[in-house]
Amino acid sequence: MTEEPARATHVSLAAVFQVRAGGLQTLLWRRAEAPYEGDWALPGGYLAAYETLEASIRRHLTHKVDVGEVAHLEQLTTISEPGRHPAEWQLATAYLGLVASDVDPAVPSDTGWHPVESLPPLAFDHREIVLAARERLRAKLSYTNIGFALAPPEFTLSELRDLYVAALGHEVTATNLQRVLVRRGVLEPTGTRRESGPVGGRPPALFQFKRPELEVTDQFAVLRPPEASS
Amino acid sequence: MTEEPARATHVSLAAVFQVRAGGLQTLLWRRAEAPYEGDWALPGGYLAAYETLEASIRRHLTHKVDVGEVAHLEQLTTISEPGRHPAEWQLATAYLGLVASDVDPAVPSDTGWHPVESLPPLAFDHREIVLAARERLRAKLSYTNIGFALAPPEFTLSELRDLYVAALGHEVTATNLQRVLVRRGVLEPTGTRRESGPVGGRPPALFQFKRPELEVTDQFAVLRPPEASS
DNA sequence: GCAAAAGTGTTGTGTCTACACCCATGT
DNA sequence: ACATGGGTGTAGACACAACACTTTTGC
Repeated sequence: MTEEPARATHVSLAAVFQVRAGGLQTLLWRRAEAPYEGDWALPGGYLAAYETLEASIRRHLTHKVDVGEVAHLEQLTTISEPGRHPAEWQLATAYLGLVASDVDPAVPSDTGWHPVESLPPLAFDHREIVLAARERLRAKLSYTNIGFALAPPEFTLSELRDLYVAALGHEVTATNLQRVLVRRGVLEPTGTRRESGPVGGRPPALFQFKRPELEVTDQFAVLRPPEASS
Repeated sequence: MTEEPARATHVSLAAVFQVRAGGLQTLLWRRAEAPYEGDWALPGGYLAAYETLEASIRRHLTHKVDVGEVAHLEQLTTISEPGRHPAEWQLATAYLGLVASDVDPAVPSDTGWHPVESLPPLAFDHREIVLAARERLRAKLSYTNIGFALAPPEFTLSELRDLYVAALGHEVTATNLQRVLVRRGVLEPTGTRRESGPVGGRPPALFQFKRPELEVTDQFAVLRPPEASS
């Protein structure tokens, strides 16, 4: 086996989500060149020599948003269908990125946020990637503390509920959300309250996530190991 | 941007698991060349031009086991640390493969099964891959029907329990395993029974998995959508 | 009859949803 | 007072683990 192995080009891509205007939105930029000229596409680009995939996607995201704003980044999958790029043999590794709802990063003029519910036509297989990323987010909201990456440092339970509603796409009650997340030790009250709004109402307590790193909080759905009886 | 993008080599690798001799084992082959000459390594190899990653790993596995024996194959992750191969810039996409316990595929002389509990020193980052693959399997045993890929077409509940015990690494009772899997509609009785063994005992009923494709069976651990009340 | 293996009945526990009710504020 | 939004109390549903008990076989 002394022959040279084949070498594809490799790009990193990210579906970066933020809850804006009550809905889950993703960052897209408008392609200026063929193929798919004029279509919207996910941020990303070629992997540089001896660069890590995660470093690559962070570098490319820098051109679209301040990377410091990305509160969570995780690899989704690598796609290799040879027909996915019409002109070259290219692999793509897709990431899921999350931006907290309290920041509004400056983005270039060719770049903007789009609701995942009503995506424009996307270049390549980017639509599938966005939808797969949303599924990953929805699943992880159920069994991890990943909500920390969507939320500001402090928030009321109503605000957190609105983030969950936007991401999950169905109703969530603040009452039960609180109980689940506090019971699991994911959320804790800061001890302070916010002032009432102009129309009155009881001043809400402020909460924060205990740990701003991804943690699995509901590990064994079933088939748990037996109780340590002695 | 008319300059040529960098091109790494790319390999596909698989941690192929089978329950053998009461334990979870993985398929390894002994490297004949540097680097890591003489160490054990995961099956896999270079991606060919215009080849899909999944096609690539299936092709490479053909040299080690009959691919028809691999009941389930799923992508785990793509690793890109530039130092992972001492001599070249190489990316690797790792897969998890499962082989049912009733087959004993012929393997070449440089290849063999090794208990995951006591792995020999492995080449590259292959040890981490094997352990990550086992974690994926353990998690999916809890919330999907992935057991179908470890089990023969028909089996008794004791036999299935032994497979779960080997994969999960902790005790499982046949009683509760049956109730969980039947309640979820994953398992069904075939209606036939096996004969008693030489030492007696009630003849066990035979069961089968309803669907031999991966299915999520415990989708919403929590934060379920509200009941459709009308 | 007795040991062995399989299978069922039953109880208790923990986690969740749903919903009624109470609390604190502005006007 | 009363509207508004926040928060608590509580009951019921459900899925699960644990374990006692029964069934069916070989010897």
